[in-house]
Amino acid sequence: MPELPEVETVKRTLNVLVRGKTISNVTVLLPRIIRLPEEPEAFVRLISGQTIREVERRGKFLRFVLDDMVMISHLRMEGRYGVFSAEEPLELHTHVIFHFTDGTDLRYKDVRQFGTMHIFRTGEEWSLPPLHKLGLEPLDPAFTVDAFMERIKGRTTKIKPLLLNQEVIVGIGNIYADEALHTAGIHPAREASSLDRQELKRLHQAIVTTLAESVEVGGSSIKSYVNGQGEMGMFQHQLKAYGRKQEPCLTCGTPIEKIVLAGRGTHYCPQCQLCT
DNA sequence: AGGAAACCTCGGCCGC
DNA sequence: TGCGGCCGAGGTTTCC
Repeated sequence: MPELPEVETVKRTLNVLVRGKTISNVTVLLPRIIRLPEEPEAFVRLISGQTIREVERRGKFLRFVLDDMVMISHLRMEGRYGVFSAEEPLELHTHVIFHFTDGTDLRYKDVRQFGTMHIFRTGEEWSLPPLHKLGLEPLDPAFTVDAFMERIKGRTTKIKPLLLNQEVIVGIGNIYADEALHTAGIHPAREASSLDRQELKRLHQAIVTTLAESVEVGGSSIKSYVNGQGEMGMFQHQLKAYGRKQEPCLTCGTPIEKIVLAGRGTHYCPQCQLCT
């Protein structure tokens, strides 16, 4: 499901809903979700009694800052958080429940069971998986054209798979990769190192504006995505390439094509995004 | 370095 | 119209 704009939206929502709440206990219904510590009992013990001080985001990861621990949570494809009264019946596919002292729950739901949670002592998370090798944060001022070029220089892979590589730049997934490349007028299968400075500048700009505009409207709601308050994002109505197979390009009217690139469905305009 | 498979379940689509 | 089966889905890791 969620790429940078969706995770950013979830982060903002969680800060409204659970910041300041104290965890009294945790119920782990699907141990596979908990990756660190290895024993779910240890996870429960470490986190019980801690207060959520802040929820932050790094790439597509949520970072729950507690008293002296942090919990790193990745939603993968379909993970979702929701706040409920403790008496409400559990929805299907609820895997982890954080019980608060005020009688409410933060519940993690994930149909495909791909999501992950890690706990670290505050500060130790940056030098260990899964955060230790993350790339540039695209909405950070440090994401300049030069920094972007530096990361891309000499890479022989195709530009779309490179945009999806979280060690290069974080937060871009299949939707926003297709959107940014369409906006920049660059074919997704172009060899990364073949892009000239002007093209890289356009792509850099397209990445920043696409992600920022989506954050502005609460992300994209495709399939079941909703934020922690059950609200839908609106950016899906502004998509120009993703999911528009055979529909006319909004720029030139040519039907959008869908191909498979590095195993991912890839949408592009064969007229606006030439391969050379 | 880069591609493919694997991790899961569900929903959509095709064909009988 | 109804149902079984195949395919693909927004991510990441691991294994060639």
